[in-house]
Amino acid sequence: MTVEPPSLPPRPPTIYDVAKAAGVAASTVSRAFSRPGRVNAETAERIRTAAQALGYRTNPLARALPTGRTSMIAVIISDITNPFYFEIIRGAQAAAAEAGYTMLLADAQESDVLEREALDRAIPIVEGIVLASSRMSDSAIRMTAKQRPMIVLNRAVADVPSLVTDNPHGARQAAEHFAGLGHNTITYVAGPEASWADGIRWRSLREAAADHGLQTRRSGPYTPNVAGGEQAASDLRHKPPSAILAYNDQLAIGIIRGLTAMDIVVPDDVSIIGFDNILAADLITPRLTTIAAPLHALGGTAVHNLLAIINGARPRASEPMVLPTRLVERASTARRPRRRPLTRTSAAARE
Amino acid sequence: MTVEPPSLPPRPPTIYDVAKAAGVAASTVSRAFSRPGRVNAETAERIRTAAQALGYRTNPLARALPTGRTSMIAVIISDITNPFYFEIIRGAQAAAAEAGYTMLLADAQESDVLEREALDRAIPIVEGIVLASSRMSDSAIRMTAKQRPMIVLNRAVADVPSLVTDNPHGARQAAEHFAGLGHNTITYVAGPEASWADGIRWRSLREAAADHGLQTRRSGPYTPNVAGGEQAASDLRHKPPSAILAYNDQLAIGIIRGLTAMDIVVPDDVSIIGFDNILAADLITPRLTTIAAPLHALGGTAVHNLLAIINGARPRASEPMVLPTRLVERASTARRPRRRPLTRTSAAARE
DNA sequence: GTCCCTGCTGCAAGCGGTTGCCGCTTGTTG
DNA sequence: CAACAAGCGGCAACCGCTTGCAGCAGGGAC
Repeated sequence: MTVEPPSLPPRPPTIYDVAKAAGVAASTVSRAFSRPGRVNAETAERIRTAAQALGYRTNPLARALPTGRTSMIAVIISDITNPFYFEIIRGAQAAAAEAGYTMLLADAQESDVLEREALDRAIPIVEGIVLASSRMSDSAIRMTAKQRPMIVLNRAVADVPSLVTDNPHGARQAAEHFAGLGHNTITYVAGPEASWADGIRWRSLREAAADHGLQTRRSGPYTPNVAGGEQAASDLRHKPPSAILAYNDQLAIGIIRGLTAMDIVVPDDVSIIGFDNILAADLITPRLTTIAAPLHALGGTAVHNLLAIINGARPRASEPMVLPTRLVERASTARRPRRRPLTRTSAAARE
Repeated sequence: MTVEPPSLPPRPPTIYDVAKAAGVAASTVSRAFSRPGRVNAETAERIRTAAQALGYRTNPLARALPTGRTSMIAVIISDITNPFYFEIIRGAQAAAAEAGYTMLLADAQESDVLEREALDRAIPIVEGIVLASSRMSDSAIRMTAKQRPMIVLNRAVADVPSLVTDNPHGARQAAEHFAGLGHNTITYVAGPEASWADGIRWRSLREAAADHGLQTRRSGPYTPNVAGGEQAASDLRHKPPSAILAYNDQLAIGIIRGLTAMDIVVPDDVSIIGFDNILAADLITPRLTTIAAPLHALGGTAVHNLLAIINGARPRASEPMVLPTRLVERASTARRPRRRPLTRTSAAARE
């Protein structure tokens, strides 16, 4: 009779432990869990009971090795501090969790190098990828899309399934809103030149404005955050336009803050519309009128479609999927002032 | 001579492919990568070259199976839409990436059930866990902490390594700031009762206030978001206090909005301080004075320490680690008005 | 009663790495 | 020159689960 060594680290039970307890072979245990109906009902029941008693949980790593099914997807984001993504992330997370998938989040910090690294780390362990606002080239994206099912967010890449918001329609809504308020010139404050969304927003605005007989100007590019907006406000100070459409809400918020600091009143002197409807748009004073993107749905739809592709659906890679926009009217837009909007000096003189 | 079937899915190369190419055994290839020095320098070089040529990348799944080292950690967050976490996430992500670890983010959506599920899904595949503002019981946390290295954030749990901000000091800073502005009563607007941070903030405020001869009141609990703050403002409308310390910035922002809507002026009539210094604190009008938590460092430190524990460091589970707070003075606090702050009706009468 | 088919279970070979142990080469030592 | 140690590479057994294939028993058909 030998003394059992104390089983130091109680390793989690495996299918073999369950098999022994239930008096069957390991393969039967495996099938009992992954192939319902393939195993006799009462045998299955016996196995299930034994597993329960032992606290068995199937090891996803071990399962993944032979099958490749890791039940994980990656969501890669160009800049996780951008509030634009918060709801997207949540929508994605919810959709993934519902399907029993685990989400791997990676932040590229606006660097294509870091993006590549994150991608390389993720690819071997995930079944699919959501690439949000990638900073990589189209061809690099197409390349990696060959290795794993992928959905590109906020960008249209030929031959890769893409999901975007209806930027043209959004820009048109903004133009119409401004037109309805009597403005006759719209200044577009641009975001990063590398941004696909920036390009399409500007082009669409021009077309829509022309249709309504409005002029357009363009200012920028600016880094799309609050500081960038303050910079833009400063640049525009000598000749503040009456109507501004900003590349995104952060920029718009920065512009409002910059103008306010110069005693230029929004919306009395200058009307501003942003893009995206991030949370802070509703917190700033005055509350920001904006073109809302269905952020939660964007994340959810991306993951949903990705999972569909993983499960064998034929992706529609030719045309990007488009989600609708909505004009959220708040307090940063008003009728065009009769006189030209005030410059800093005339505003100061008014006091 | 047989016709090779077209190798349909070009499976990624394995150590066996590399071994064949380099003319060595697979085990040598394995060692060449994971055990530097164990293999002859030029052999290693040859292997490295062959691997390079084939585009070999070691499969983390396969590596993880025998070793258990997955190079992944999980970060589980009670509510990912809470802006409080944004910088924490980023700090955590950065620290993880730097150490070559992949971060798995999960949102518990304020539900202990979902938190458990996320945990159960994560545990088998990660080497460690950061649990932020858990909604589970202390004993449940201790239980899971036995299964994997773990760090608890924003909460002190006995016997589990914890990381918190210096709430007592923060509350004291707020009390002193109010005292210096001539206020003699501080109203604390409370967050969720289940919140560990809420309890300690309130207790610390009371002590600090007593030390400066100030009175304290307490209002709440409220759900800690903007809507909750607006509710609080509404509840306080009949007798607005002169100084308010809110459980967190979101609540403070809601209070400011609520009061402003009632024509009560912040900071002229009421001074407000928040907690956390989230991004929006700097966006609202007036800009919010707040007790800043080092959010980025919080996330970074948590991951850093977690990795240390994973690598064999003895965790200090007895006392929670504490990160300092800082008073960020902005525009939501001012000297106490001579008369009692205006109620809604008197404010209306003033016009 | 024999044969075949069907339904269920077990065997064993992987999936792609890791690692304890053994054996072969060298170089060193007495 | 024999004995020995150190350095290096290979063999083979895992890690926990999946799955093609084979074996076996029971039921129905002939």
